[in-house]
This record gives sequence, C-alpha cells and structure tokens, in this order.
Amino acid sequence: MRRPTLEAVAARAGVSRATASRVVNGQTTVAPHIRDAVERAIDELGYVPNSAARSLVTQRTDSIALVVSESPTRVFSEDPLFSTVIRSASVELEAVNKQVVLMLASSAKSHARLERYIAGGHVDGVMLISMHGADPLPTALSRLRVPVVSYGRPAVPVDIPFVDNDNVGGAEAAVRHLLSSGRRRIATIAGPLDMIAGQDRLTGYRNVLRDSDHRSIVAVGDFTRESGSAAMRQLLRDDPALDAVFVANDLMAVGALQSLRQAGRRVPDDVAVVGFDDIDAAKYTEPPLTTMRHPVTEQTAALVRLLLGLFVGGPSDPVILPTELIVRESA
Amino acid sequence: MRRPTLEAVAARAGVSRATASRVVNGQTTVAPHIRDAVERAIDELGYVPNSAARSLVTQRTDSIALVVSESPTRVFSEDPLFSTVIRSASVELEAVNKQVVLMLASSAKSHARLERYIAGGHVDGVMLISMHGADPLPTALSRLRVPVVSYGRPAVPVDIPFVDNDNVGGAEAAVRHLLSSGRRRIATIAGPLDMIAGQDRLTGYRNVLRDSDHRSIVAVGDFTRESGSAAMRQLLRDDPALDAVFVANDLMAVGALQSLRQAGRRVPDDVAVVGFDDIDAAKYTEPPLTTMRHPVTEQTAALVRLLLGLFVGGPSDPVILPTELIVRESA
DNA sequence: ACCTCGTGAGAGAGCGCTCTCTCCACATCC
DNA sequence: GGATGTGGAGAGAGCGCTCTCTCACGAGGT
Repeated sequence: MRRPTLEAVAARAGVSRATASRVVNGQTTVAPHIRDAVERAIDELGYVPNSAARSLVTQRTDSIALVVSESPTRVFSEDPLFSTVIRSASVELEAVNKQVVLMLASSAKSHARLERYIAGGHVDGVMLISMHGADPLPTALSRLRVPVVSYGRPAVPVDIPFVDNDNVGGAEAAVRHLLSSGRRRIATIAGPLDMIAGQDRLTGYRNVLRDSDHRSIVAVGDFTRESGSAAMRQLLRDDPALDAVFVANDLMAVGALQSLRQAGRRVPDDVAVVGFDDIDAAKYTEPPLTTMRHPVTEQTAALVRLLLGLFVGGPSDPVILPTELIVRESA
Repeated sequence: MRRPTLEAVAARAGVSRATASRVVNGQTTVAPHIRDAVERAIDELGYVPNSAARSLVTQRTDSIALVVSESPTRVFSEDPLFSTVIRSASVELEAVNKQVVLMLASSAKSHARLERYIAGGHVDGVMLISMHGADPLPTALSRLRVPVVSYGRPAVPVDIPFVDNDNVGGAEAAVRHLLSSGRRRIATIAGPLDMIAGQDRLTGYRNVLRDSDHRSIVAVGDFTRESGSAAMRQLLRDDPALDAVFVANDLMAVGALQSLRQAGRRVPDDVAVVGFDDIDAAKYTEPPLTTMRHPVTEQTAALVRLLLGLFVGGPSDPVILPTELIVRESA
C-alpha cells in the first residue's frame, strides 16, 4: 500500500539500510554483487527516495525558487520575456536535477510570505526576476543567508550577483543604425526611468546623439504596448517632422507602429522604427520590426551557472552579454 | 548560527515541544497566556517551521506540480495562453498556501524524470497543462496514486477531471456571426486535429455550415503563427473568392492577417476574420481582431478548486465554461 | 467525601533517510 | 607470526517535526 522505504529495499536485498543508501547515492565502496542485488530490489519494489527525509538530514532541498516580481503595469503574461526566462531557467535547472519552485511577488502580502518561505530554508537558492524599479525584494533577499542571483542588474545598489545584457551599448548601436541610414530627427520612447533597462537604454540613445550633435526628443513609456502607443502620439505632437524613433522595447514599438499608422505615417518611408528585445512578435508586425536582440536563453543559462557556482564558493562577478542588431523592414 | 527549532522555541517559552507545536499549528486547546508566551518566543527567535521535517511526518508536502507539456511546435514562451495559465494558477495556489513546482515535459527523458518525481510523493497533486495531442502523460499520471487534473480535455480517453471551455459552442458562435453579417464563402483554418481544441473548433464550424447549406473550405494549421500564415495562403489559392475565415486560434489569425495583407486583400472589406482565444495581441493587430474570448483566469481558478476538492474527496466532474464573442474590426 | 468527566499540557515514539563510528575480514609488512 | 593497514559492511544516532497516549487537575454530580 504505502510507498516502499529504504528499509524495505535493504531487507529484500539482504543488506543493511546503510548499504542500500550507499547504492542509492552512488558511492563506490560497495562490492559489485551487492550493488546488483540492491539495484534489483529497487527495481522490483519501485523504490523512490523520500525527499523530505533526505533533506531533513542533508539540509539541502535541491530546489530553487524562481521569484518573479512583476509590477502592476508589467504583468508577465503580457511580456514574452518573462515566459522565455522562466522556460529556459526550468530547462537548465532540470538538467542539473534541481526543482523549480515558482513564486510570484506582486502584493506586499506575497512579499512577506515569500521572505518567510525563503528564510525557512525551503530552497537552496533564489533566482530573482525583477524587472521593476524600486523593488524592496533584492534588498530583503540579500539579507537572508541564501544564495541569490538576479536576472538584470538590480535597480537598487545591493550586493547580488547578476546577469544582464549591454543595454547602453545596444541602444547606441540602434541609434547609430538610424543615423547611418540618413535619419536626422531621431526621437526615443524610453522605458520607465526607475528601471535599469529604462535608464540605460536612454543613456545609450543620448550618448550617440550628443556625440553627433543631434538634439534628443524623448517620451517616456512603461514598457507596455499601450504606453508605446501613447508615447508615439505624444512625440508626433511634439515634433511632427521626426523621421525616426528608437523605442526602448518591442512591446512599446508595436504600440508605436499602431499610432504611426493611425497618424498616416508610413514606416519606414516617413519614420524609421527600431525596437529592443527581438520578441517573437517583432517578426509579425507591419512592417516587420528592426530591433536589438539579446540572447535571453544564454543569459538565463549564465544565470543558472552563476547560482550553481555560488553553492560551491565560485565567483560572483556580474555577467554582461552583448546585443545584436536585427535588421528587418522598419528601419 | 543554525535556524531555531521548535525545541528552542519551547525551551524559551518554558513549555514542551508538543505545546509549541500546538501553537504553531493553531490548535485551540492552549491556554491564552501560554499561547502568548510561545508566540513571543517565535517572534524573538525568528522561528520558521522546517517543512521537510513536517512533511516527513504528515505525509503532505503542500506543493503542487504544474506540469507543462509542450509540443515541439508549440513552445510556451510563444503562446501567451501558457503564461496566463501559469500565472493565474500560481496566484490561486499561493492564496491557499500551496507551493507551485513548475515542471516542463518536453523530451522523453524529462517524462521519465517527471514520473519518478511525482511517483516519489514530492507533490500532493498535479495540474496538467497539456495542449498537445497524443501525449502519453495523462495516461501515465492517471496510473499514479496522485490527484491529477487537466487544463483542457485530455486528447486520449483517460479518467482525469478537467476544466475546458466550450470549443464547439464557441466556434459555432463565431461562424454564425460571420453568416449573420452576410458572408457567403466562409473558410476555416483549423488547429491540429490530434488536439481536442483543434477537433472541437472544426466541429463547431462544420455544424453551422452544414445547417445553413454552405460548403466548408478547410485548411489545417498547428496553432502557430507561421502555420496560420501558410494556411491562409493555401486557402486563397483554393478559393480566391472566399469572403470570410474562421481561424481556430488568434496566433494563427495573426499569421492569416499577414498573408491576407500580402495578397492585397482588405480586412474586413474583402475578407472577414474571426479568431479564437482573445489573446492580448488581438487588440493590436491591423485591423484589431474579432475573436472568441474564453475566461482563462476563471478556468484556471476552477481547475485549482477541482484539484483541492479532490484532496477532500470532492466531485471530479468536468467543468465546461462558456465563450464570448468579442467584436472588433476584423469581422 | 468519592467518583466521573473534561480540559490542558507533557512524554515519547516514529516519519525515512544520511552519515559517522565501529567492526570484521583479509592482505601486507617487518 | 603479530602488528598494521585497508576495503567493505552494519549499528545506531539523530535531522525537526506531529500526534497519540497519558497524566494532572479542577469542576460537577451523587
């Protein structure tokens, strides 16, 4: 009836529980014929180790919390980046036999719960996916005695190893691409300025324009489609003669394209548009979107490596990955 | 150094471990002043129960596996439905203090791992999100002695309680909408026919056309954008005079719109398009997509209730939720 | 005054596993 | 041949918790 225990396996194989445990854990100090007997018993009984009992004594849980901290405006079901990160993190962690415990941190209530949970030693480590600004979570988690890594540089100064892409460099490349194709009045739709990605991509934009003596035309969105739409309308009002826009993410770029269409502007003939992220939908806009790709899957893999490294006392240096310009038809 | 145990709390409060345990677990048979003393000790020590020790004795883990079984063509980072389901399931489960363990079932290797894991009693229950066809997973999981529920009716006949939306009824409503707006040659882009949603939506389409003596024009896709695009081109070749398309999901509808645009057809003037799902992007297509909405969040909530119900011997009847026509500009 | 009964608290077993410690058998060396 | 070393196996403690069983005590009935 009940699931078989190590005791049962040992009895069936005619050995002690300790020996059975050695076989299960792959220790080499077991004679071959005994090992065989135990393995046969395991198969016959369909034995599966009880993880609760195991972690009770080893003080490890072999599970990793994936903490997704979403802002009210940036729900992860809307933003394809979240799911890509979650998916590839799962793949990576499963490959090394770690369990993925998914935790949403939205309300303050869930924050408290989360902290208790993590402080309670239920997980061996935490991967923090917090895209939004003044998030108290990085600070709170770094105080706990649990290894924490972050996807994206935390917005607050806190000592958490992280993986990020080169937002400044990517934005610079995007704007340079617009300049080199002869555009003269290049506006930007920036992301929220309490987010690192928002800040850095704006910085990149400004760097290039400053160096080339063009003036900057800025509207600010919050990385959602809606806000991109609104920001584009704003820009057209501010400077009807603009001939290019660098949009800080693709979701907003989709909204911007819609506003441009409604305003009767042709893309790229009248206005060139470059986005950032290369989400899947970028291929399907009208026209297809030129954008900066960053390797989300590789970033996540690097993040997992970083965390696993911390367990064995490895380095905790940030990892910054480069971005790549993907030229389609919008610019 | 080490995390405080119940023993430590009991000692500090001057009671036995048993009494401290009673307080932690909210039993009422503890005198108020003793309860206060214990609670103070808990606060002072920052005590958090060790879940491994607890599950060892209670035989419960308070965690639920969210098994996402994705087909090679339908990766969940691409399909917004997956993330919506995952997100709302998390929210619902966290509300009742259950942990969410996310498991991806893609390769056969991960299947074996998954079965072992679930058979190992690491989770109290399983929520299966399997959109794709001949998935061996439902069958395999139903054999285990673990409560399992499914999002969407399993494609194979297996005794797993599930929650689904009324695919047949929804498709019927969509096609009736096209008919009532005067369309005469109504084609469909069906989903994969090894999937229940694919089958049922095609059935709904056929039902209405049969009753109204129109002939059906069918192309089959696999629920991806690409396939929608290809299927639309196919349909235009098969019947250049078609004046409406019912597309079995929005992702394919986005692809279909693209093909229509490339073929120089105006939507909805020349060809009306109705999708299914009401994903976020449906609002942002050109023109915005008329579609059948089904309440994913409510479905997920119902699914969670169904699973929690199974724990206490509740009913295991399937739940079917209605769909709703959302009229935008494409039809 | 005795007994019953209910209530609140403690003692202690035991959940299934790991891991140290111990022991035994046998090979090796002076 | 006795001391020493070595590889392989068992004994048993203990991880932190829950929960049953037991007991002490006081209220209420006879």
